[in-house]
Amino acid sequence: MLADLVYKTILKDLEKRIFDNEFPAKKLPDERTLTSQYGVSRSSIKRALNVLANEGIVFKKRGSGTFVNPLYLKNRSLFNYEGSNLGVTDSMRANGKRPGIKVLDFSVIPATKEMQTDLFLASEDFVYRIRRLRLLDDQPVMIETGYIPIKIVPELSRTIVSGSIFNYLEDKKNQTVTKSFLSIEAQPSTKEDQELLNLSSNEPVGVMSGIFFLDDGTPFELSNMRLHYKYMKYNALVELK
Amino acid sequence: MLADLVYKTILKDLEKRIFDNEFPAKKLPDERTLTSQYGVSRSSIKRALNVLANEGIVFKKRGSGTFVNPLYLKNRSLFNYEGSNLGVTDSMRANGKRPGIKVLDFSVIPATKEMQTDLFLASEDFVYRIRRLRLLDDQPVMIETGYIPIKIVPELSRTIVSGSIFNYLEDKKNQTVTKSFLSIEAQPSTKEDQELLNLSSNEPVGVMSGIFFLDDGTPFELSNMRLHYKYMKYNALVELK
DNA sequence: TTTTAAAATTGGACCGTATCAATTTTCAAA
DNA sequence: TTTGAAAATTGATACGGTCCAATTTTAAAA
Repeated sequence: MLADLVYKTILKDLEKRIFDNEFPAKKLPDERTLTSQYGVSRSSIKRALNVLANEGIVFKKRGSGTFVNPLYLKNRSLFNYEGSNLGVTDSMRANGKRPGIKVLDFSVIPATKEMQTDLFLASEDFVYRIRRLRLLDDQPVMIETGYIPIKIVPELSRTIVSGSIFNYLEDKKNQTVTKSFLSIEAQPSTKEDQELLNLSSNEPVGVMSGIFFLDDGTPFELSNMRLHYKYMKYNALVELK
Repeated sequence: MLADLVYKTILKDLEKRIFDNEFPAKKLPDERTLTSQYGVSRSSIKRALNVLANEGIVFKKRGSGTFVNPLYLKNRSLFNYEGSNLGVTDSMRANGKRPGIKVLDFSVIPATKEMQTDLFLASEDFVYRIRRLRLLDDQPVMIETGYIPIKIVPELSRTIVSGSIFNYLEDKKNQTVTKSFLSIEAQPSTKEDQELLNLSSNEPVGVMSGIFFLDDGTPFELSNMRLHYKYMKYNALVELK
């Protein structure tokens, strides 16, 4: 796919070598040696090593070298966190359960001031308002309200919206949603939450709201997801700089 | 502190300019212009912009420019681990409120099976059990239960634990906690949550649990944090690979 | 006016170099 | 043998350059 980038090639090769236990002393060759071994610039080596370090696979010590994180080999599952694709059809299917979608609302409205700034729209632009209930094995798990600019997908229909919009984009329009900026919090459930998600009054919802971006950086969807609390689990590897 | 680095200086300046709304059109100057304006190399500009992009503060579109993420301004959170925060104590202080700690329990127990795998311990190892109530301006906001291997900090005391453990490590032992693996979810509040955090029965807690690592990759603490729901807002830039 | 193709703009990848800072190694002096 | 300063090692920061790719702008053609 995109593996023709120099630093990615080296990244993958180093990763493989680490798992093949090619560095039993837990110490990688120094950067200058790697530079000449791979025949690339030191910047590319550093870039690859930085990715590995950020993923917790190696750690670096100035003056002494780059080392394999012993924990990574022994307890690899710990580091195999899912960057959390909650809210995407695919990640639900990955869970082994059968996903379902019930469209609660599909309409077109003028973009509010807030949407104009968040989605980079002009004042005369319109957006779809898409409200869906998501199910897993017929169990309701999430109320999703999304706003998508008409001009990005003018042909959107209720039928398309009954499935995965992201998959539609990828299959039919060759555009990919690769990034999102999400804000995650907990809230008491509202009456509507309780009815739609089968919650009792003391049970909360997890709220994930934010923007989904296309791979070219265009803000694509403004989304608000209210999840049954048992179905929200967000994993993250966090840097505490 | 470390702000004498070129890219960090620019990073902070750009951050300030963004929050001062110096780019009302949400578009930053292009990289080459920034390069000549700041009188530094384009690499340094790129590095600063990349940090901003990774934090979700800006996003970039090749061919068109670099833009401010409008949502970031609205969603700056209390427990924001991104950016330049150290531990929980520091990230609270960063918000302008006065942090407080009340120690609920400080004891030593044998490591459970789970702790043994997560903290990389042997079956005969012991851990501190540290239970603390965290306050902001005297308001209780979080119940924190942490488990730390004795052998890492044999001299830990109730006094030390009344302050920031991470700061103690950094000041006195020259060790830094740089990473954590966190799992974030929502739960109904328990009786104890309600009493300690002043919650009513329908109000939930946000739960953040996981492992904190030292900079050399050693797992340092197994932690469980139950937050008053109003104080938990977690921002994340998510890559949907 | 609309369409289309060329040009300019703008971020991305990569290279090679110089200098600095933390750590380890070496080796002479005590 | 032990100590301690100098040297070597090794990652970090920064510079400035080349070429490329996606997008927008410009301007000519229809």
